[in-house]
Amino acid sequence: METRGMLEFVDVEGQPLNALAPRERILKTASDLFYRFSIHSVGIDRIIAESGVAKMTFYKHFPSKADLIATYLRYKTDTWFQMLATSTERAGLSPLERVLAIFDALEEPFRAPSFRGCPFVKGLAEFGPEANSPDVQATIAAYFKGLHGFAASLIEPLALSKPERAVIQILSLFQGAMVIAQSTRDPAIVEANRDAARVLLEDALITSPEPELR
Amino acid sequence: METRGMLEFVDVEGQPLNALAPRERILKTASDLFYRFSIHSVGIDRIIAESGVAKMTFYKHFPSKADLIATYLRYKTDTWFQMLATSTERAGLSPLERVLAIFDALEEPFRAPSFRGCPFVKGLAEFGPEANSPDVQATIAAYFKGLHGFAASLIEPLALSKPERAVIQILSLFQGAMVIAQSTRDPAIVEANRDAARVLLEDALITSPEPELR
DNA sequence: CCTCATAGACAGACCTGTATGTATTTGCAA
DNA sequence: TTGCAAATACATACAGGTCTGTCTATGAGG
Repeated sequence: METRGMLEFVDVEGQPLNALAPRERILKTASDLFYRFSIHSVGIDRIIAESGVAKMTFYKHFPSKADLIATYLRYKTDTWFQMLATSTERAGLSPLERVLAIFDALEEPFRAPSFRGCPFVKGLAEFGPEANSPDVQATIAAYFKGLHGFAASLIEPLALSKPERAVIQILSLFQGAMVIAQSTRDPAIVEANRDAARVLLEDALITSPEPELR
Repeated sequence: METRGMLEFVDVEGQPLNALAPRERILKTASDLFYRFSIHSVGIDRIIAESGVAKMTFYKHFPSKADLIATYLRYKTDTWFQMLATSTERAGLSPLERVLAIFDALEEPFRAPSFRGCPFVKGLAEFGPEANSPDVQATIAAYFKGLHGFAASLIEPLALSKPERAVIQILSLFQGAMVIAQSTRDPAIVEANRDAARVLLEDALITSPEPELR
């Protein structure tokens, strides 16, 4: 039999997994399994089996499971911020619309049957302050810090009198939408929270120095 | 030596744990460990050791770990809803203030150094749709359903034209506050989101049939 | 030949749940 | 109050499984 052992392996979206290099195959498989089942409940052996890779190959690319977890979270961070950038950097958006565009980015993930909530909230649930995985914890913290900075950079042009306050309110609506979508499976939360954000920002603009930026 | 073996066991708040019945000792210990370290990463042996109980005693009170987890989550549900009831049922609150009072309930938990986020969001992170623990999953779902119903009952007297929309917005601010507080450790999110909720509700009241209820 | 990946056994630690036997507490009766 | 039996809890060993990570040996391709 000349067929290679991995020929039948396929990832969730039906993409051929065997075409990818071993490292990408491992990462994609792990990403899917970690996100679906939680990190602690997915063992190395399962990742190896489903990615069609030998154990030694795995440990050559990822020295430890913690290493793979951190890489998985960095991978999620990258794709997530790319989605946010795509939504907010569309041409012709006013500063206010640019803030509201972060909610548009949620529309597609929420409609996907594979949506299971925010990977970083889930990560924090499994690797909180008392965990003993500095790499993983640092990666999670970096995401939240990055998201805060991103929101702040979108809100800064509005020249609100209390920008930090608006930042955490918008971030609450953003992260809250994920929790609600995860527990209700209803994407209606996107539109509701985008409108809520608009009401909040317009209210804040009234009492701010330069309302013409609206 | 006539001292009992469990005399030195003490729980996190410094309360004597040995005064409690074994079942309560197990539940309190498990509750603390599950919440601090996540559920999957805390084994039965550790709960048994830290609660100063024999293994057979444990399995007499809780037939399985899943049973203990579900009990833990029901325990958290009860205390959580009691806190919400205490805040919202204070005398002299208008219907609008009653809704905003759910944010007051967050103040104390957020200031506690032991705060680690929403136990049910964390639970959902470890026991999502693909998990194989019906009791645990049902308990988590019951919390979210109960919270939704609770918020709806608070908002219903406001007679908004789109009450359901307000409910999920307020719940987003509520759950979002937990995520933000967990990642930033800054209780300022409580006041910010209570004010956000006020702005949203007042805006919704303007376009509703009976604004005098404000 | 040489590099890379595969295949699979293995060690040591940890997991849940069971079994066995001993000690302590409790309830009740005298 | 004292005595005793039943219920409860303790301590510990163990089985069977899973976990991470290492090791050895084999095969395919440039």
